[in-house]
Amino acid sequence: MSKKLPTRQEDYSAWYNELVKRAGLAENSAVRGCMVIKPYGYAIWEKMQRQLDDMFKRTGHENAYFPLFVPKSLFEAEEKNAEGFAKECAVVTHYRLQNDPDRPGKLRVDPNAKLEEELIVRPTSEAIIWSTYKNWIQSYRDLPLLINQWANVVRWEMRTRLFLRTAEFLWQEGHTAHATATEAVAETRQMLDVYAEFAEEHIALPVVKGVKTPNERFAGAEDTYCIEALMQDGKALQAGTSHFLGQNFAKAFDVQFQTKEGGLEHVWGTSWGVSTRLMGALIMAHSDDEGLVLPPKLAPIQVVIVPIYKTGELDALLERIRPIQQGLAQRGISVKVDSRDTERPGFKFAEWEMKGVPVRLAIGARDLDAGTVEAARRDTKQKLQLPLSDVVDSVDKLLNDIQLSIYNKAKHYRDTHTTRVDTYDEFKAVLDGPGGFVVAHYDGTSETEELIKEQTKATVRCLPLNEPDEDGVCIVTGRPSQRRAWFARAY
RNA sequence: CGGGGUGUAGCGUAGCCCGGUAUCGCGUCUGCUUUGGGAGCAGAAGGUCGUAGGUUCGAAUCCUGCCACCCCGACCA
Repeated sequence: MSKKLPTRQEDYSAWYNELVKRAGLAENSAVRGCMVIKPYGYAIWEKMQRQLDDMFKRTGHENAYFPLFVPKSLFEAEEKNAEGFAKECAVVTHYRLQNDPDRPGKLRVDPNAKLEEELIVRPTSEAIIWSTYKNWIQSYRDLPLLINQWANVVRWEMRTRLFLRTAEFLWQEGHTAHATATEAVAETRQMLDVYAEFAEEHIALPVVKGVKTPNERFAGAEDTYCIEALMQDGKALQAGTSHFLGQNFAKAFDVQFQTKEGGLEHVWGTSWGVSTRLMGALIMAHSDDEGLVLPPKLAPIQVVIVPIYKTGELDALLERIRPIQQGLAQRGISVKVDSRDTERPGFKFAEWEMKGVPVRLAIGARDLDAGTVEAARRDTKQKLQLPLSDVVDSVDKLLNDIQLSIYNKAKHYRDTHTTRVDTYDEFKAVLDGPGGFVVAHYDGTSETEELIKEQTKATVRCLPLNEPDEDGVCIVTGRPSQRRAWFARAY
């Protein structure tokens, strides 16, 4: 195996795949389309989870857990939802294996152990959850019901890519029920804001908040809101969605409540989710040809200390390093001292760069005697001498700088790859040139959207919430348009 | 599911056309020397050649079935 990664320039896709494996984030498993998330990758996911979970709790949500399996009769209750997911469901039909009489030592499915009703492995949990909510909700006093669950789901995708699209993935799904449409819409928008804040503050990933067109809407939703991000190859990635479900699921599962006034009404629903796909976004947005670049807020290890020493001097040096290590830890900075005696410094430098640790301190007796340490920041590769006297403050500040700096870099890339166009020719030229978001008028019909997708592979990513109304004409049909949409080729 | 391709050590591979002792690199292990940007030398371990059958004195190599994976398409919130 070559020491260097393929570059983004020569093969973006190979760069991504190699990076995910070499940084120890995930690998393909023995199961088609399913990945093994390795400890270092899972540590990043755990940091995402912890932060998001805090944000959910702060907005009044509680966690619960619902079954992996959904009886087919429940699954099919909300027709649009069922239809939307039907083609990618794993289905359990039997419950027992037996020895195969024809092939000694092998097992086969016991033909007598067929389930009376097939079980669908959840591709999303609306069905099982709403069938439960029917029992939980009787009165306006039971509302709003604000539940989240951390779970795995299965969608039998034809083509998979580590983190970006896998047959099984981890996510959270919030499912809420409300007395009024207004409240439910407010919840939908609130959670979109939570996602956007998380993406920008923690992943350092600038996102556009918007609403999906009917073509791209979640199956069973009245409206789908989303955050869209731009990757370094000019393709967009949907990073999170929040759905206003109207009364669709309440009606399908007969979830009604008595109002204060004594009436009987269906509740209003929302659902919202982000998945391990955020890992893909994180990787593709910031990393470079040397490996992963992690925002300090999500880095499992924020500072790695590499001791520089000669044979026999390691223990003595580690003693001198300890106060620095403890000082950083007391500041709440996660620090690792790479005291492996089996690898040389150059190897360690390269390895921690591959793993995206934001700050590296190389410390030898020479530095300590001079009252300095050498710091290297991962994002810019810049090296600087920090005075030993205030190393904790300096590193703390450095981590904040890095968090901000990689956000600004991603924002600059996004802004310089967002192009307003007024003709279809310009539209195509941008897509085939720099790529990125293309902001254009179109007539708002599904037909035009389909046509554009067929001809250019670009889809409407969203109608941004903050995009002002503006009269114009559709770049394809010339019909009037009141608003620009954001298009892009997407993952 | 359609078209194309590939299965050889932990990983990446040569050998296959034209049958005859299993090739090389990385990694791993041991020892010594090294250690401020991916160390050097010496030695060692590691293989049902995807799987089942066939042809043959003899199969990684030829033939057939099966399985798995990859790429392109279809599919994709």
